[in-house]
Amino acid sequence: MYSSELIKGTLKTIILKLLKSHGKMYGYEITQRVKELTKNKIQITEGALYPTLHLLEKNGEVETETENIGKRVRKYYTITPKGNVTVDLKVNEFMDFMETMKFLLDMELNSAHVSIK
Amino acid sequence: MYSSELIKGTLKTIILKLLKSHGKMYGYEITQRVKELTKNKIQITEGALYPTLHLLEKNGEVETETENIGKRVRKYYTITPKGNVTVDLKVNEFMDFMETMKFLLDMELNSAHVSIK
DNA sequence: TTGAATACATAAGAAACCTATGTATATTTG
DNA sequence: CAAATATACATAGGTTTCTTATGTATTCAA
Repeated sequence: MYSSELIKGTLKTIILKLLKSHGKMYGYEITQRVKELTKNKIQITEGALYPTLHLLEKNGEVETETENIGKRVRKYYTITPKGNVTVDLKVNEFMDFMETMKFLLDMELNSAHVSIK
Repeated sequence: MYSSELIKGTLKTIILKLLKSHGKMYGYEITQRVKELTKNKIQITEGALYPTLHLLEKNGEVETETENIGKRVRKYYTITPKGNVTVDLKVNEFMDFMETMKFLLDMELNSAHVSIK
């Protein structure tokens, strides 16, 4: 598990990307898939997931359809064309950000330049 | 400039890493160096910087010394041994996180698996 | 039958940042 | 030389984004 501050700001990107590459998914399924894909390193909490999904729906980036599984209602999410535009932008921005951070954090990793005079 | 949510959670890491590889620096200098190194893509605001520096000092991860430049006081920050331990942990964690995110966001980038039947 | 897993949802609070404001000195430019 | 910009610190108030806690309800395994 990563320290929670790291994940901040990536949740929307992760959800939209999953919906883009995997197609129709429901909330609980998203948490399990992320947990599985990241070998338990990222675990999306329900308190973060559902408000985010509702926000994405409100913004027209995902659409929902409900399905009855026995007596239980399951809510499926699908990415919209608008969501597809957003996810590409967000993924590209994050990739760019990673390059920048790698440059910042890789430089002089061993502080070899500190010469002892 | 990246959307502000992305930078969240990386500020301490960036500051400590800079202090480790560059040595003694003062607050304003840190903002300028980061701005320069990232070609304006990351601009640390003063409202984020100073409280973070004060927190790092409180935690014993940096030390300060003041210097008089003309009539103005400049506050220099130096990383401590404890800070050096922290920065290595944080940099490693972020590198690991980037690998995980790259895996999540790279997969099926073009959604080529979505076959039209 | 009871605990764990599945499945949704929201409220309250914490963390980490941004905006705005304040103070003051130093430098550049018209 | 006045005004704008840059340097340099600091803090208060507000926003965003997440975590923790709680609630409801069904399904499945021990």
